[in-house]
Amino acid sequence: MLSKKTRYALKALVVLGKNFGGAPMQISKIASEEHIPKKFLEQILLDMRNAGLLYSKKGSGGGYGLVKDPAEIYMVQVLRLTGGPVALLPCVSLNFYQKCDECTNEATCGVRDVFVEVRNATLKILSETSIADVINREEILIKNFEE
Amino acid sequence: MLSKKTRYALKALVVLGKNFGGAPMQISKIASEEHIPKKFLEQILLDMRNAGLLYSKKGSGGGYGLVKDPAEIYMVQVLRLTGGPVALLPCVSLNFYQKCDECTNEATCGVRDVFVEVRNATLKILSETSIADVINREEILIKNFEE
DNA sequence: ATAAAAGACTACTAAATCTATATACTTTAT
DNA sequence: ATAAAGTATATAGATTTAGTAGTCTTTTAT
Repeated sequence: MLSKKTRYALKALVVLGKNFGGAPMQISKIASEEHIPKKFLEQILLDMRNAGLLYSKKGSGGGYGLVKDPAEIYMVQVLRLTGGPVALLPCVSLNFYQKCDECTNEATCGVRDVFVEVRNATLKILSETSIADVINREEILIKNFEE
Repeated sequence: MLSKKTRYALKALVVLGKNFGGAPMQISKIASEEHIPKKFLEQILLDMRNAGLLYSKKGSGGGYGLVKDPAEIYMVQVLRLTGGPVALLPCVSLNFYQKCDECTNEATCGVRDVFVEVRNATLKILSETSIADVINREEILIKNFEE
């Protein structure tokens, strides 16, 4: 499961994506719109700012905005940035690799082999889907929902 | 990430799969072979027995064995049985569904939509791969490894 | 110049979950 | 009868996650 941190980050980026090009958006606005605890969101946005994904502006009229076009921000980036595991086993993770202590020979582990496949399938989707894609999907969903 | 419980369960089932048709295998043997804490493994095997996946025999010469052919036990079953989440979001899980409290309209959530896709891809692999397949994979891996 | 707005940064706490261990009991083979 | 092996429940310890609190800094408006 993804952590709340990762979930909140994705939600916030979608909101900021919709706002791309406009004036910076305040944390409290994002927080109330998306039902995210404000103080928690502060930390998350800060992380993403420090990673270069967002810019921030202090003072009156300040807030957060996307640095890049939402079409260039991929979901996998957000997962990794917020520490979300893409792989289901540590020994299969590309960015957070860790040996399984119980395993004697990783190279011949059949369970691992299956989860490499799972990781590849997941990674394919998450590295092909951008925040802009998510926004597009939402528009389609809303259309279908209203019918 | 999968829990250790799930990982241990899968490992144990692979060992029991290799032993299918033979005499019951003792917990302590499985535990030492796979480097799993014995007492922890006891609980896990019990769970799987209560779920009808394993049989057990008490007393001298007792132990555990698979009830069904390893070709008929699918990885997804093991994940679900040991509480492992297949989905990356609670609102996307088929067997452990839970509403995301922050979400206002699930039906039009783009993030969710993407993770439905991820779940489907994962599920496809895990519900097509049996313990017997894992054992086969291991044989292939060993062959390639020895070359 | 000053006050208010808004983010930056650090620390901490509470809750949940996971992993593992301990203890006592039951069944079965010899 | 005894030893081997699983059954069952409780609990402890560790780790992670989620969330809160408080203070500091920067910027804008007046």
